[in-house]
Amino acid sequence: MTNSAYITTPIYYVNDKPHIGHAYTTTLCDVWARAMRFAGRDVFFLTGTDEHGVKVEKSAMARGISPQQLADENSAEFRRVLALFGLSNDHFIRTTDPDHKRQVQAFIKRLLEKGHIYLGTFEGWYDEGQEEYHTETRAKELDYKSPISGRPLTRAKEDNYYFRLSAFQAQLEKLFAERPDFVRPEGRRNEVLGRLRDGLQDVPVTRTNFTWGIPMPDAPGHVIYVWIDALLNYITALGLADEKSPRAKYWPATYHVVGKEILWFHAVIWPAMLMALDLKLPECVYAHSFWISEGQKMSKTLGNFIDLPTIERYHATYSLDAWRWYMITQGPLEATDADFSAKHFHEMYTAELVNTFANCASRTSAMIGKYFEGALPADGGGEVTNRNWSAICHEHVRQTILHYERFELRQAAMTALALVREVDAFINETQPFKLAKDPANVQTLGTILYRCSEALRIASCLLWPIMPSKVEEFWRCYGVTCNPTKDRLADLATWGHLKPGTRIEKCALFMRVEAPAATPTKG
RNA sequence: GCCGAUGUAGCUCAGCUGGUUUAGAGCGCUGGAUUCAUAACCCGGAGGUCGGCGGUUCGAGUCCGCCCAUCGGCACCA
Repeated sequence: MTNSAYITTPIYYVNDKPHIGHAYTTTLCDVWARAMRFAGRDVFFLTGTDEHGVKVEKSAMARGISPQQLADENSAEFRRVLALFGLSNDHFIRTTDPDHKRQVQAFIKRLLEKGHIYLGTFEGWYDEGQEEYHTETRAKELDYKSPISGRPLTRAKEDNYYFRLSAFQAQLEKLFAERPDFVRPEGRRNEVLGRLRDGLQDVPVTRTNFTWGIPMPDAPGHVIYVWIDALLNYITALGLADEKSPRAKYWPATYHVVGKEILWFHAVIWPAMLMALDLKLPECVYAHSFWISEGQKMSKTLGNFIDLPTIERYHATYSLDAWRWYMITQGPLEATDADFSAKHFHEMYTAELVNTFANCASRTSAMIGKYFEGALPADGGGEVTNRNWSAICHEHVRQTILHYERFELRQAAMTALALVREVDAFINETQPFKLAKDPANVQTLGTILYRCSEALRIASCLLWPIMPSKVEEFWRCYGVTCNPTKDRLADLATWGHLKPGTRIEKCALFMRVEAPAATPTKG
């Protein structure tokens, strides 16, 4: 494994309003990026906006502004919103960046020269009002009439450039056979394999029915199709079209994290393009599923997306880190959708964050305050209930880091939290609050509380990628000096870093919140 | 329609290649114990014909078939 690592979100379409989907994908990547930096890897975390295409052109026209103006506004809105989620992306790419456009043209030229792109003719059923084509089956369904205007579809023809996707059938099959982890989770991989078996058709790479896009080199009237433009962002951001780029070392991507709806582009078209360009393939395309809301599918037509104001209410009530915790531990990372429910959110918040992490930090710090006047006691050595803390921590650290690496973020969270539960169990077994009644026990009492604090400190390091601000608050209470951008998790997570005598303050991380009303989301 | 799943306690799910038991975990609910802690931690309890039917087998949530139900992919959407 190389030391550099590269993780990407899809670039977000500026014609959309930011919602839970954008927040979720980006948060997943953020947690992984933070964990890997903390683990000592040189991480490049990329997100951005996709700004071309007919939809943007139309929306802009409807508002009487230029497409560029619309893109500028909405891209800025995405940047503003993403900042609300405490994200640590290293770069924000825009497909309207001159540097991106220049490189896209260079890559397309390369593909043309190598014969992977050719000029062909497209003929199909055209809806003149909507300026779009329908497939043969769709046209038949529509009875060859426009679904909007009701006017008959016309038979139309246009010259388009095509990418010879069909030529990569065998290579793609080989890729999927040799690298079972190329597409994850497994259920998604099977879907792609199924479609792959049906055979591949060449895909258009240019359009002539709109102008808001990157011009096809030497082909007036042709604009590069938004999908091709968008996919290339992953390598233009690294400057891969240029001879020497300082970021080139990050390629290939460790993870392209995408929503399941755009898996095909990333799992098939994108690798084929990279093969055609003689570039290395990403290690993994990870396709998560969707959030549904209170048992109901979210859709544009229903307009019931968990939108920004809703998300902001959760931040205000429970804190940003609690939101991140819910995203990571309850989100649709596997092949099935996950339900976002106010009740469930509240229950998990209370059970895991208030009653477990915060409570354990609170009771430990309280006892140190009460019995040792807030100064961390020393470990007096010796066995207490036969519990080998150093080994227990080592094992939890090892497993948590492994889970983070593999993008098993929920398991990483659960393993880290399990260490906190170990501390609770230890307190219940040893009952320091009873030992405290007899001054003769002071050394054992100190030993117990030192070990609780130290194990909590290690657990907190493991939790940091998910809940950075709350963990930093914990560190302030427990006198921990830690810099996750410089320090190595594996070093910090070894036993015995806390110094006896350190001031420990009473720690209250997650406040108890009143249960939400029965129907909470609309507001 | 075509392909693919899934169906186990109120909820979310573990149960790998069939034979450790009276089928488990977390959350929720409920009884108790306790007080270091944010009425938290701890112990106990209730509750499931493991979707239905049939088959293979000495023996099946665990394999096979059929049926029912739910969901996903095949068109834009994180």
